[in-house]
Amino acid sequence: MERRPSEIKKSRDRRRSAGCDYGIEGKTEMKRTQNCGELRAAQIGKKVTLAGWVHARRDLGGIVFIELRDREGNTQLVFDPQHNKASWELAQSLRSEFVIAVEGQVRQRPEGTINPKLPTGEVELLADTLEILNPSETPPFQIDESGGAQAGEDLRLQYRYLDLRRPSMAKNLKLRHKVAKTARDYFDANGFLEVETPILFKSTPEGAREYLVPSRVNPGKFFALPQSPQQFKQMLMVAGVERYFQLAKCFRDEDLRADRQPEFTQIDLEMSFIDREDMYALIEGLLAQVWLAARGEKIPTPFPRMPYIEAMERFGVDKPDTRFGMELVDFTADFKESKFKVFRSAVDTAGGVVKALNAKGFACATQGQIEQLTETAKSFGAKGLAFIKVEGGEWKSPIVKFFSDAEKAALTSKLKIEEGDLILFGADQREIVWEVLGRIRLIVADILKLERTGWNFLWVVDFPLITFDREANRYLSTHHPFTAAVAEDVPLLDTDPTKVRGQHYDIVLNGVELGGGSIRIHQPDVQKKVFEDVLKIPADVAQSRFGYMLQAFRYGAPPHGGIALGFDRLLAILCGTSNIRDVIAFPKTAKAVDLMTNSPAEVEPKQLRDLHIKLDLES
RNA sequence: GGGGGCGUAGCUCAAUUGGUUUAGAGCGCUGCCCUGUCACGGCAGAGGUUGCGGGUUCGAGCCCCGUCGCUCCCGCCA
Repeated sequence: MERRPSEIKKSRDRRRSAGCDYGIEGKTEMKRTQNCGELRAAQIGKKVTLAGWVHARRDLGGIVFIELRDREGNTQLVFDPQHNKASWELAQSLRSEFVIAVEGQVRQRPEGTINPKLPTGEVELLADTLEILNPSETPPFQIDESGGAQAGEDLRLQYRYLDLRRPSMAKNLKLRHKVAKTARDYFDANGFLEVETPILFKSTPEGAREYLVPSRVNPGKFFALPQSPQQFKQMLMVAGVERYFQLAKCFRDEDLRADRQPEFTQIDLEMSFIDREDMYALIEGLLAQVWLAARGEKIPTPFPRMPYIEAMERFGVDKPDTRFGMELVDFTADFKESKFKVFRSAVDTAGGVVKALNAKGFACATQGQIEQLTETAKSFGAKGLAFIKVEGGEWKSPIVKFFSDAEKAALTSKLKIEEGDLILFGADQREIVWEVLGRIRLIVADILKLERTGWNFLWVVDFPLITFDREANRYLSTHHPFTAAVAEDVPLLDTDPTKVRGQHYDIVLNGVELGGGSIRIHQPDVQKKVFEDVLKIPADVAQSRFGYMLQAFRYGAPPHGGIALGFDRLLAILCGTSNIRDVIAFPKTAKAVDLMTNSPAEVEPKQLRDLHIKLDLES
């Protein structure tokens, strides 16, 4: 709410009469000697100068306390009329977020007034001189964890420069810097060169939708912002760089999520003359360094590895959260002869499976919760969600009457069924069952508030090189078309391509995909074969899109491989937030809008004319 | 593109089944008082187009339709 003019005048007069000089810009004799987080008992008696923002004002009438905040912490200032009348009078006019500089003497706080909640709480600064460097309007939300953290996110984004003053946000920025620095030092120590790759790149319609940039000097032609520096980093290997890394900005014009922004940062790297084992060791070393620097924790290496198919069979996802059990158990063989038609027909269909998981202690699920789980199951393609509640020594379920004793025995032993358990079933094509039970597992874990602590790093390996895409009715690369096949599977490329495993690896932490990469194809004939014979990209299209790569590979491309880690996601995990926006200084909203600068925005007609662009906003 | 949630004072929220006050509270803000506070305290006060537009009704913050914004999810996206 805006203030009425008379009030504004009044408050200005108040500030003026209190001695705030608006006439001199940035001219001050006072230079800070310390930050607001470092004063301790050892400095008692010392004359220091602090500068910062007024965090809190406690005016007791005779004596005025100001809590001064800067990046490093808070220090209490004392303005005492008996010590210095002029600065005490000026201190009356201080308000939240005024920027001030103060000179004074560090002194021990009197008996009983030590504040153990403040690192600097043993001492205070008795102010001699006060200079108001800049007044502040009343901020739209309070710059602390009780105000800012609870303010609506749109408000925080609009006033991002205030939100970032909050200690918890400042902490995230600092941690981001620290992790970036740690990564750079680590790569430097391991012989990597940081090389910048172009932001103005070529459109590569495979994969994510791209941001396009029109070229003024080439009418009708466009750059695209890179989804990742993939092709450049491979070219750097051909260029003999051998070890490249970059904190690379990437862009994707897709719909946003809590963990997805239109522009984001990857720790991107590529190495020549290596195999998968080298990559695992390198990244394990990196993450160990990062965890040590960011959290002071030692994480055990090497990380466990799990084949893709095992991840899917046991957890229903290719990025399993292994911090808790509730694994999927297969009963396809046990229900081969079942009288229960739903299970029987699933088993009888090619590719059909019956799987179940035991939601331990969830027999108390309400009708509503069961219905909600069923709805979830249906939304992922299941026809329904069969369940058994184990309550009062009884199996309560509409389907249990169809089960034979042998089937019941199999369930009991494999699922370790006990009183109070809830058994949930999936019976369908195995991909559907994986997805449904994989999602249900996570939802139930949330409902039951299962304890999920620790850092479960995991390499997921042996992904299929290509997957059949039902929508497009053709084979697509699981990772990307530059991924090399596992050597022993190469002969299958012609006969049974879906059986071919790629030399692709994902690094997963606590159910979050941190990153992924692969050993690449470096032989031009193999790459051409993948484009044209396996992925069925027409030769002319492959040529125009990737021709330069195929050509480059003909000039002695070294064997190479790489990986990219989601830097923002990594930071979110380290900062303990599920919201990627909390670790990005200036993020965009779910509609890809920057609320602080109000972009994107319209441009001048002349700009469009220069770019040979006509708008058609009707369609 | 689809589905869910939210939108009331500067901020966070309340407001019984659609029906008595002038739409309330806490924080913040303004003024006065207060010399050891640190969530300072006390007294007084200002502050509202209930996101916006339409409709139903004797009567709408509440119901309906549309629209805008924020958010979560699906699709999409490594």
